[in-house]
Amino acid sequence: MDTSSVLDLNQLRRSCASCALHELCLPAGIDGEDLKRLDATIRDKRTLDRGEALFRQGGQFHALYVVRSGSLRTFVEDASGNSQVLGFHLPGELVGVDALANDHHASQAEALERSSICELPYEHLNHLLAQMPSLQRQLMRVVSREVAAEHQHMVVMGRQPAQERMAIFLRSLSDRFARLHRDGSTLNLSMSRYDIASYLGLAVETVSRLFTRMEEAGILEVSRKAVTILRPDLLEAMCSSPRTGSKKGGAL
Amino acid sequence: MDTSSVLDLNQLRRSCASCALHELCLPAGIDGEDLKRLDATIRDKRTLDRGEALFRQGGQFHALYVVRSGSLRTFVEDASGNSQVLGFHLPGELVGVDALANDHHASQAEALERSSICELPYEHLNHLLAQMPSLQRQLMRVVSREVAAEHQHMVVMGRQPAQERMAIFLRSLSDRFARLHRDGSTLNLSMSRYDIASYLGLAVETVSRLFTRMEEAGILEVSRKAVTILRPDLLEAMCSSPRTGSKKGGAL
DNA sequence: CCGTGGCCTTGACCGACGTCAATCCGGTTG
DNA sequence: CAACCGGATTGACGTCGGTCAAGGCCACGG
Repeated sequence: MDTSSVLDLNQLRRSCASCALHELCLPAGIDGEDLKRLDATIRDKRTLDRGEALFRQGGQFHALYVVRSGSLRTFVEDASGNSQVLGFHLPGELVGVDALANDHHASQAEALERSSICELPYEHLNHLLAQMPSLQRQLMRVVSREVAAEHQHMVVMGRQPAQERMAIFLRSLSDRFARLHRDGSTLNLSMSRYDIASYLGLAVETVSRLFTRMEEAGILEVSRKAVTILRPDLLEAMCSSPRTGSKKGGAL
Repeated sequence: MDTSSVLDLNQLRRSCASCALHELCLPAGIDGEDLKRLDATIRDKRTLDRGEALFRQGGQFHALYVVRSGSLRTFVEDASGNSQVLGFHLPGELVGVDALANDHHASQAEALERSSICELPYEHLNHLLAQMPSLQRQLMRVVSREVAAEHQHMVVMGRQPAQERMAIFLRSLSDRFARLHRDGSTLNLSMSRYDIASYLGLAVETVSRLFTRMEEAGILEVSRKAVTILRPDLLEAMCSSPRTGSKKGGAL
């Protein structure tokens, strides 16, 4: 596959060193010779079209993936075909970790738009991890970050009313856009309202209503998938329920 | 046991090799010399009393922990002092992973009963990981299992009605008890109803009502913290909402 | 022995949000 | 262009489960 000289479209990428995501991605903090070796194990996955699956639930595990451009959604389907969206993944983010446990993907990943993906074959990666403690450390850090983010999401699902969920969701998206050096106030929601609803544990109708209500309140401008945050301050305020304070001195 | 003769209460443990949890725990699949080296890095944490904290949110990270006996709860507290329970941890289970991301604990862990804990100082562990690929693999597997479990919990929080949540919670506890070679049908709930409610995203009152309802239905026998599963089949059936079927052929 | 305090249970009420259903909008196809 | 279709919006209505409030139970300490 690789040894030969005819690299058709692989030309486009190659080398984490020159990648804009370098510092946000798995290779953060890895330099020089080590980076070259990491680079060498990364294989391009063909670009995914909107709706195309990166891996399927129950499928054999053989690699971890990092989003290079575009975006993914991960979700699980229960026995009755109901699906729950677990998360949305922007460039630089790692997916596929839940498959390491038993060599089979426990969830499913799908492109929300045309996306390109870096593939890290696990066997190769393992060799590298054994030889590069720094990479090992960094991988654990990335996974840990993911776990912490999921914990945050549990707080949202467990305790927050609908409006706060939406606000927190939008803030989180905005923050992640900003970290990618994009404009954090003009969001392009690549996912459907259904996806958002599922992710937040709400009904689509509720999501829709909240968008309009937040637009009426002058916080957002919503046009289909393009959302502009007009009043970040109000959005921020909306993230914590006003009525949920400590017993005494809540208002101080 | 071996080296010296004056080991006060360390006598009680030492050596993963002789630990009943061996195969369920981090050292699963690690043998011989490697196991000895892992063993050497594990430091006993003093036993925790009920309510005592293992680590606090925001605290400096320096070790991962494995429950040896007893049980823990992990939770996060938001700005207003509200707390969300993230999980309950039985013997053999790893806690503290969410702190690797930025060297500070993002959550808090507390003993639900008198518990003993194995402490894995992260610096030591890191050295070992660099030298033992098998341990590195196993650690990733354990963490991956944790991630997958959290995904399952998101399905519960996102889509399931109260009764299903309770049933799934009890089934999961039962399964985990059974894996520890305990009787999976006589549960000892070391956590309070408040903890259960928080974990499941319900009100305490709802949890209470569900216990009585399930007792009336002959599924459980509930006496304070002692819960006996009388009809595992009915409990199992209760785990998936009856009205949630695929569009065609649901009943077949 | 009784009182005190946490946890748990039970009941009555009500509101946020899910469900159902109609409509709209934008993009795609013939 | 019209027809169509999936996604999104909007409104009307019902309900699950949260909230509030009043006890009950058990363990503890005086």
